[in-house]
Amino acid sequence: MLSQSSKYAIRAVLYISNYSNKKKKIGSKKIANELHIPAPFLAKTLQELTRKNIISSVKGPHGGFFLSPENNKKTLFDIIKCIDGVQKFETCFLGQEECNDDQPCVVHHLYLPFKNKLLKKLKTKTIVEMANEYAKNNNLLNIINLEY
Amino acid sequence: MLSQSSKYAIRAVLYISNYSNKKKKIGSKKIANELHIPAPFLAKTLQELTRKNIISSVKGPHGGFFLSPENNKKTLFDIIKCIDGVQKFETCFLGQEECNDDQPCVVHHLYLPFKNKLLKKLKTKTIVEMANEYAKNNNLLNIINLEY
DNA sequence: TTTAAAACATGATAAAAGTCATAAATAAAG
DNA sequence: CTTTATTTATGACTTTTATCATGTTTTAAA
Repeated sequence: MLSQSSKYAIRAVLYISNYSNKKKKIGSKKIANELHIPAPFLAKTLQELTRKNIISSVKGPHGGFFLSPENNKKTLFDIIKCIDGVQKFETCFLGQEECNDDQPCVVHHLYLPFKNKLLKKLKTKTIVEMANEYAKNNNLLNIINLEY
Repeated sequence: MLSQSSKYAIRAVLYISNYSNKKKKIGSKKIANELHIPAPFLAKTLQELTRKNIISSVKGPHGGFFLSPENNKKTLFDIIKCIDGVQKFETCFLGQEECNDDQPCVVHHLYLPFKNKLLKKLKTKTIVEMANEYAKNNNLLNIINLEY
């Protein structure tokens, strides 16, 4: 479904949201270690996100990645769109050219509701909301991202 | 989610189930044309399925692929298992190492029910049942596969 | 001026997807 | 029978894409 890059990116961004802010940035190597992601690969991915203003970075000593208030308002869908593009959500689960309510594939009626719910969540929940949900679910003490 | 090979295979097998039987076999090129699948690639995939007794084939003039009664009792999950393996159904949607009800990723509660329903259908419905469902949904005149 | 960190460019590796050539089998025609 | 045409079977090969690695450059703070 999602590419490795997208998965890495999503997990990394949620991590950044929970563990850093403008005063306390976090390096890509640290993130890679914590999340068991190949460091160079993650670095590259985070650069793409930075270029598209989905996350923020500062170079130099004590530099690193963090999320600005605008960044925190982005969604996981923005991340996926940036890295994988959007097409994979538009295709049939079994690869049929036509697959809709009139000409459904055999799993269409299972897949469509899931996809819709998924897309709704990915598109409407902000990164900070998602990060909070993750922190709550996993009993993390997420830092307050609102201090700048 | 599924590889191209698996998608091709599933669609091809359902096609074979609907359009051929032991007396009226169907060639891989024909299937490839009808389903807009690269012919050599599909041929290769169908051979894998033949080797694992998921479909049947006869060489020579008027040869081709068909489904024996035993073949028709297989499931789409058997096809996927044969081609992609089974691991992709066991991993977190976002690639987290641990993802369960206690430590869920942010889409776990959306993904799990879908996956369970999907697996149930893929594992319990036979190929012939799936083919009939497809034919019914798409208003096809599927041939009766029970004449041998 | 030193140093730590991102940014950038490029290359390596691996896996997936697709192609091609040839062999083997078999039914039907002569 | 023998030949021929048709069709699957097999393996080598190419292309593309995804993933991972390395080295160099730039930037900013101490």
